[in-house]
Amino acid sequence: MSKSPQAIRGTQDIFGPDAEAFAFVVETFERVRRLYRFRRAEMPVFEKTEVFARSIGETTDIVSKEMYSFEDRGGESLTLRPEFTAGIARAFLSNGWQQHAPVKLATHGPLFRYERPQKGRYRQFHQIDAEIIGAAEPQADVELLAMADQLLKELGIEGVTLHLNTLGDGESRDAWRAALVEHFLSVKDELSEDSQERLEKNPLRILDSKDPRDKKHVNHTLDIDTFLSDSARRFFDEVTSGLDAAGVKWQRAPNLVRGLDYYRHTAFEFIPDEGSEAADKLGSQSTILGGGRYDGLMESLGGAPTPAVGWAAGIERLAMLAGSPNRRVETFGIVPERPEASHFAQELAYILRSNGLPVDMLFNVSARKAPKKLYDREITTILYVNNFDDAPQSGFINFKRNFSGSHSLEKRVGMRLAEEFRLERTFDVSEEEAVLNRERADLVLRRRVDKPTKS
RNA sequence: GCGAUCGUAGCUCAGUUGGUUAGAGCGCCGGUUUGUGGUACCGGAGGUCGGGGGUUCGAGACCCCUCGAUCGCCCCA
Repeated sequence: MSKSPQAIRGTQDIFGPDAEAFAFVVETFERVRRLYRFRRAEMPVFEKTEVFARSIGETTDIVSKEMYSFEDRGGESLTLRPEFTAGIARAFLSNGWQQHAPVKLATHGPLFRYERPQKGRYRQFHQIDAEIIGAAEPQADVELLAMADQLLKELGIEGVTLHLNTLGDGESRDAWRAALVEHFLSVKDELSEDSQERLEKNPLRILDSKDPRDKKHVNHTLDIDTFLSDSARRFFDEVTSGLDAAGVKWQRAPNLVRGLDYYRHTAFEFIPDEGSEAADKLGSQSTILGGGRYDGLMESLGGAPTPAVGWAAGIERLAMLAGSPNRRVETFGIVPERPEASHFAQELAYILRSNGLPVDMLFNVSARKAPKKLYDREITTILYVNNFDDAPQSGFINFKRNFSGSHSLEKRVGMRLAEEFRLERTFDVSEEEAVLNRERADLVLRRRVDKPTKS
């Protein structure tokens, strides 16, 4: 144990139910993304460091301390992607995706952040991501949020609410920030140490501080509403009324902010309701899906001004909350009872599988132990397969179904098997043989000739 | 980066105020039995107690360091 290598800190190996839940999230995302006609995009897992440095801004701790950056052999500084947005923006610019604008893009995959691991937070983690690039209209925000909302519903995630705010346009935002700084400076000594520092670095963040000393000084006179320009207000009204029309429930969250400068207008997070089961499962890492409008980003990457809005969500966190897929599919486990029956077993498996039925084939497992193995693998029906030395073309099958709990053995003939699962290719039962061998096996099947032709 | 709790078999854990050859359940392997099967019974393998150092006649238990996990804070693109 001590000698064998360990997985590196903050990474995880996913298997079993967790892996199924993970796959369920991705599959559901893929399905919903098609419903909303978002197009798939794939970007490299690493980029030049400047892609992230320029988009996020050199100043923050993020760039200096929380990215996996390294030099390649050519001496170029590269970084494992810590987020999707910057890479997508870079791809948009370098591939001339303007020609498709406005373009709706969706992607998912691993991301890397050098952070202290905690619940639902890893150094290699995975997100799903959706962006609409080249659309300045509030309807784009609505479209994007409607998709997110439907996704969460289809994942069976309950007790989660869309928290919504606006950061205004550039002008509104600057005025708001100035007013906040002025207000908090006047009570600086009463703020928490962290917030006194935030006053310099990131004053907006004081609004969502958890420290009671800070909360005392946050009130509604500081909401951005009083600083919004007419056009920014109109934009936000369009978003909220659009959400209402689209059936997306939301609530206003005046203290919801974004630290980075490129964010404009809409900012949002889906957060578990207080006291809900979901909140319990997530602990302090509570946001399950978040995003906003980032009209300023393309310019910081040296592109033409391009409006865009997007969101991302952690797959691990979604998987923790998602309901079980609950798809009970008839699943077969085939057990050849002796080596001579293996070809018959292979063919049986082939026929079932080509009819779309899931089949697990067990070899190297004693027939006696098989049920236990199969139970672990969530098999619903076991097919014990055997054949006779004097009639290698024939085989017989014992059919045991829903074996959990009961000890009963259901016996059916091959035609029933075929009917029940509507197989295109069937097993034909020879009456004589069936009778002849009834003592030994309950059904005897002779393989029919209409085997699929192999090309 | 800061704080707290934890780390004993593949898994879940027990291990009394430091005291002989470190235990259980499940799992795994083998055997017997139930004629068709998940059962039961018998047997077996598997641990330098996360790693390193120290205190002690003696350490899985105590101290220090380190690695990792978990939960908060910071950060959150």
